[in-house]
Amino acid sequence: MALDRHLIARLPAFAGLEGGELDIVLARARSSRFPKDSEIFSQGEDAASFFLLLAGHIRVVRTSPAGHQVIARYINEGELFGIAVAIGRTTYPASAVAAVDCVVLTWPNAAWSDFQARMPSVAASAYQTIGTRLQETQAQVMEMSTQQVEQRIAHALLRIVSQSGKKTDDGIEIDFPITRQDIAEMTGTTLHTVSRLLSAWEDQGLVKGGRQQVVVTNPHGLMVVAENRRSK
Amino acid sequence: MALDRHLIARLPAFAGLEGGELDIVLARARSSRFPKDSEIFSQGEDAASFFLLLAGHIRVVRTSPAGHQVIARYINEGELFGIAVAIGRTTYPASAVAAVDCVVLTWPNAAWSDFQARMPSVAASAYQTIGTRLQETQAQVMEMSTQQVEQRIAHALLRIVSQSGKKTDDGIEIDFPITRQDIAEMTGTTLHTVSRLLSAWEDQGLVKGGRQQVVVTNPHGLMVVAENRRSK
DNA sequence: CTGACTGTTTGCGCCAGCGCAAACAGCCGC
DNA sequence: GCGGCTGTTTGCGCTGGCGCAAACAGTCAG
Repeated sequence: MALDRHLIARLPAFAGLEGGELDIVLARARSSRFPKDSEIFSQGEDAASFFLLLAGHIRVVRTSPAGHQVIARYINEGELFGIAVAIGRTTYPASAVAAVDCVVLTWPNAAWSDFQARMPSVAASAYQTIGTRLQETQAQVMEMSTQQVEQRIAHALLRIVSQSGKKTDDGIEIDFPITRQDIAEMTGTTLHTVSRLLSAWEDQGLVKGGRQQVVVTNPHGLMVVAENRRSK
Repeated sequence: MALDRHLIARLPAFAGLEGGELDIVLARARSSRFPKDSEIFSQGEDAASFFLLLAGHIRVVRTSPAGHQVIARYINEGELFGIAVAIGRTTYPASAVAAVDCVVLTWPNAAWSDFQARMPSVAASAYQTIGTRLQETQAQVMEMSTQQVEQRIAHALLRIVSQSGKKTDDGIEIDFPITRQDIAEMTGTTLHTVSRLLSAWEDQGLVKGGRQQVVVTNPHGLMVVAENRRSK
C-alpha cells in the first residue's frame, strides 16, 4: 500500500518539495493508527524514530520524578513531533499520547540525515518548529511568573481554541476531549480552581462547559479576562 | 588584528574542525567588548547577527508587554547565543545584557548558511544547544508547576553554581554579580521572598550572602532542601 | 569624608488559590 | 436498566508567599 503524495504535499514541513521528493519522503515512512489514549512514544525511551501527525490530536506529557504530570503542548494535524534526532537527543524528553484516534507517519532516525542532506528545506522547517516551541515555552514561563491563574487559564483556552478550534453555532469548540484536569496540568494549577473559574465564566456567558469539552462562546470577552493585568 | 584560532579551538561548538576551518570561521567574526550592564542585543530588534561569548557572563532577559522582566537564562563562556537565524527567526525573542564585562564574537547572519553548508558539525552543535535550552525551559515550566518557591530557588542556585561556580575556601561562589531581584526574576517570585529564604539558609549554614553575591557553603544541604517534595 | 544611590533585610497584614471532602452527573459495560 | 466509573462541581478552612513600608548597609562619585 503506497502512500499518496497528496497526503503531505500541502503540509508546511514539506512545502516546496517536488513530487519526486515527496515520494522519496513517503517511501521511508510508515503510516499507523493509534487509538485514543495510547502512547506513541514514552518519556525516557530510546528515540529511534520521528513522527508526523496526519490526523487527530496528541498530548505531549512530561512526568516529574515525583510523579507529577505536566502537559507541555498539544500537537496539531500536520505537525512534526518526537524529532529528538534533530536536536541530537537519544531519548524522548516527554511522552506523546493520542488525545483522540490518530493517524501518524513514522520515519526511522536514519532517514533524518538523508532528508537533511537532500532536502534541506525539510530540516529547516523542523528547526523552525523547534524554535517556535522554545519561544512558546519561554512565553509560558513568563506567563507563569507574572500572571494570575485566571489569566493563565484564559490564555491557554484561547491558544488551544485558535489552534484547534471548531466553529459551532454556540461558539468555538475545542475539537478534542479535554478535561479540567488537563487544563490544570497545562497551566500549573488544580482541577478545582479550573472548574471554579470555568463555572464562573459560564455564568458570565464567556464559555460553555461539558464533560471533557469546552466551548468558547465569547472569545472577545475571554480575551479581556486574559489581558486584565494584575493591579500594579 | 587577526584572531587566534586557539581562542575557539577548545569550544564544543567548533569541536572537530581543522585549523583551516577554524580560520575560516574566525575570518568572518568580529570581536568586541561589552562593558557590564550594556546590551548586546535587544528584544524585538531585527536579528542581523549571531554571537559567541568568549569571556564573561550574559543575562538573557525577556520583558512582557506589561513591563515585567524575567531572566530566561545565563549564558556561560564558550556558548553560542542570539542564534535566531538558526531557527528562522527574524527578530531576537529576548534581550542579552552583559552581567560583567564581556568579550563577544559576532558573525553576520549570512555566515550561518555558509557554516551550515561547509561545516555541518557547527550547525549540529547549535541545534543541540537549542534543543538543550528547550528541554531546560520545559523543565523550568514543570518546576514552576509542581514545586514550592523554596525548592525552585534552591534548584536555581544549584544550577547556576554548577554552571558558573567558582570554588573558594568558604564554598562555591557564583562568579558574577547577581542580585536577589535577579534570583527572583529567574524563579518567578519576589526579591522579598528570596531575601527571606537566603537569610534563613544563611542561619542554617547552607549559603552565605553578600551584596550582589551568593556563596553556597553546603551544596549537599541545599540539595536536600531542593528535593524535599511537597507533603503528598 | 560626605552624600546619594543601589541593593538588602525585616515586620506585618492579607488574600488567591490550594488541600480536603463530599456530593453529583454523564457515560459505558453488562 | 443497573451499577460502577470517571469526570465535575462546590463548600470550607488554611497558609504560602505577596504587597507594602520602613529601616538598614555597602559602594561609589566628587
